[in-house]
Amino acid sequence: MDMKKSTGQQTKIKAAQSRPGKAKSRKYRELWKRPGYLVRRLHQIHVGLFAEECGGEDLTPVQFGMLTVLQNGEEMDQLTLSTSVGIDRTSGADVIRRLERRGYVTRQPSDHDRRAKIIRITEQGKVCVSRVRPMMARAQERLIGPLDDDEREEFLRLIEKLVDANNEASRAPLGSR
Amino acid sequence: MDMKKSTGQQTKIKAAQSRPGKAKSRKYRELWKRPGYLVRRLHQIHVGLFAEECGGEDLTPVQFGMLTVLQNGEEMDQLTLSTSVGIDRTSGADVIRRLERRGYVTRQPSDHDRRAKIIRITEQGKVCVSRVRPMMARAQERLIGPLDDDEREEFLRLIEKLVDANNEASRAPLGSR
DNA sequence: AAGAAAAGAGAAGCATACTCCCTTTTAGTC
DNA sequence: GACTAAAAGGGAGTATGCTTCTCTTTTCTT
Repeated sequence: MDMKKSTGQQTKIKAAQSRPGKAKSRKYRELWKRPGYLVRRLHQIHVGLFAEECGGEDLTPVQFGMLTVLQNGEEMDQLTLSTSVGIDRTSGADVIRRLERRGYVTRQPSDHDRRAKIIRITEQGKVCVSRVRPMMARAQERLIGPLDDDEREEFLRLIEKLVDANNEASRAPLGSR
Repeated sequence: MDMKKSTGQQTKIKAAQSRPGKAKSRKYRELWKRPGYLVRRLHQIHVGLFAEECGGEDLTPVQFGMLTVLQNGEEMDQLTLSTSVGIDRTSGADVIRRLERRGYVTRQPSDHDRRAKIIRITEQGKVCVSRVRPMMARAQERLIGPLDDDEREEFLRLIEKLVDANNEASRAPLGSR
């Protein structure tokens, strides 16, 4: 993992973005005005902040997300767990494998359905969640820290709207399940 | 690459996000209210939309970003190019290698500085940019499509503010260069 | 009851994006 | 002029996230 120390990197990135404020702005001509670019950068920043706040914990946002889902909602198969944190099953399986390796979850074949692997959080995993939760919260605070209260609320409303609506937009015509 | 067909996946993700609207909302208790989670999902969605719009073009947002930077600003060494699209030099080198493999850029050692590799866009690369630009624009439009004009403007203002400010926040104390 | 469809998982492959460590080269200092 | 610090790049290693193909098991339909 080791995603600490994104600091020096960010510095240089900033320096190179001179944002020339050019004329002739055909809609998305400049990279730094493209919504997609800004979203990618902000995601990058969040991963960096999360790692920074998590110090030596060596836990990523997705890993922590899985653990919190497991702590709220008992046991689950891999697919359910993966989709509930918003990644596909293959990626999810990788993440779960890493969590298992570190003793945070167990992975046992289900009794009723021998295709499924049932994932459960361990004591160690629960301890980890309590330890890391405040760090996660600090990372979130720092991410949206530059906005005042009104702006924060508005930003969250808008981004939630985008995530929800695009989820629909990129849906297969047949509807889900 | 092959990132088309994120469609079926999104479907399932939505289904699993029942958003229980629970009580006891200690600030970032629910995964789907965490700013970081929303940013990650929106980034995911953008990559998906970009791939969808790009059809068989098999070009990613970062690759396209590099090509547009090169088309605007002549030649550059790898580091400058990488930081100007907002990734670190190692990742940048990987991306550049792929672009070179496909004949979109050339990579030659500099005369003045034998450490540096100078990257130039090829004719093929330029053609590719013109071909893909409208697809990119459509992906951007779809990403923020769910918002009306006022919301769009506000969203872009806020996310830009976040990216800029956090760039500072995660900066090494010494300032850049 | 048999066959088709779907669901859960795994493996392989690729792209993005970091880390740390190493080499070469350049530039600056004494 | 020699020494050192910095810059540019490369390689190894890891995590995320996707794709497609394959396998087994379950469930649904006829």
